[in-house]
Amino acid sequence: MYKTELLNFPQAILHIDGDSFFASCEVAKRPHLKGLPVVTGRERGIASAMTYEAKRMGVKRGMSIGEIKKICPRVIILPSDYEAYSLYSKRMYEIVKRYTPEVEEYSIDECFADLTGLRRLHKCSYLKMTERIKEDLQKELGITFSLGLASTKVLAKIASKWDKPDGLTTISLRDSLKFLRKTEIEKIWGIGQQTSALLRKYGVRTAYDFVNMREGEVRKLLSKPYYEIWQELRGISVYKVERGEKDTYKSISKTRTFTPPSSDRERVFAELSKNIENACIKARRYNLKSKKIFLFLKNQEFKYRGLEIRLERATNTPINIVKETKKIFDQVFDRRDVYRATGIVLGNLEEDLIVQESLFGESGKDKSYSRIYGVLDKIGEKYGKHTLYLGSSYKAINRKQHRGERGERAEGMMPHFKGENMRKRINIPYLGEVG
DNA sequence: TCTGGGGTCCTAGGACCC
DNA sequence: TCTGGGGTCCTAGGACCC
Repeated sequence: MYKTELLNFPQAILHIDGDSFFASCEVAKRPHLKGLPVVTGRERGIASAMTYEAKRMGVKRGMSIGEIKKICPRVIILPSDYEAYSLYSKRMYEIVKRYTPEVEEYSIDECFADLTGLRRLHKCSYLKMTERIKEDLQKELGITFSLGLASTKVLAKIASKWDKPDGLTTISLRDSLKFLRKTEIEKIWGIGQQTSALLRKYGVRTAYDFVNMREGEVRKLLSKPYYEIWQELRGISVYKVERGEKDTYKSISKTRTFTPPSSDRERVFAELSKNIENACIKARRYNLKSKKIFLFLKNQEFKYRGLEIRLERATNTPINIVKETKKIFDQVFDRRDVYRATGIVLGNLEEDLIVQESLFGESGKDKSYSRIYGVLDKIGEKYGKHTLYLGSSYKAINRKQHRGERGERAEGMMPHFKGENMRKRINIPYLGEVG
């Protein structure tokens, strides 16, 4: 067994995890749903999150609406409302930031906070601080959270998972072994199936076994991230809490599965075109552009076929990308195949300097495109995405309307229109030519 | 057990140069 | 021309996360 001379909390790292977050947000939005089995994910026809009441009835992630209704007739199935969830998420961060500026916004329903050195300021112990944060979150958001307090991020993750929902678990170094013994190797944050399988071959089944491996063994058998996890489990903090909000990306991707699967070339191309438009909308929002674009089709057997496009100049204008895509589409598309999804990844993102008015190096065409898209984005914000779209996306966007899937969008997305008017889509002919 | 849609980081290996 | 050594950069692919 390893020995440690470290004190109880050389660092106080807190991990906070929202319980069934999406479903909890829905209940917080509409308190009369409290105590009922609520499931989100209606727009995709499968459960994405569910309240504990639904879980108790046997509802699981990925279950179809039909199945859910069978085992839980009283269930309330709602479409996902990501805008609401990210609002709750922001409020969660804000509450935690009242205690420490060192907050890492890890995901929509999770964050880390570094409380180290704040006992004097708050005149209380780390545990007390954690209890207060938990209380504030619940009181102000109407959602329960599970919190884990430990001296490293990996241990804090184990702690927050320990008692769910509505839990608070502390793992001090003194009694960490007790927790590690009961933690299976695949439950450790950062250790997945592949690595677990490998470790099990060497007789390592729990976090306790792992932590007792010799340093040399770990380094020989595994790569750097796992050596870091090994240290974290031993209470040596190597992963810092990265404060600040996410304001940029290294890549942006958009994928969509469509039903029914299709061999219609035009239709599949339209799906891809729609994904290109969506990815570009996001790229423009974050002021990014790409010159390395990867696109792919996924067939019924879940096989991917993809190609990379390299542009001379980086772009976030779908017209440019769609044009290039047209040229190479038949290299990936096979008439005999049946496709279920398309996707695009914008890689090697760089900052788009257009906003700063430094337009040198841009052709006149690019300049006018970016002006057009500046306007288009404003229209999109006001009236909803795809109020205006490329002709090449027509077959992907238009069919939705006929099948009545609209109207399930988040409330507030299209504030100024009601009824049929907002369903009308305007196709711009001169943009449409590209498609 | 894979349902689906976003992401990130690391490593090995090749190209190229001295 | 061969042998050997060393460094950098880029890319593809793997693994993992929510």
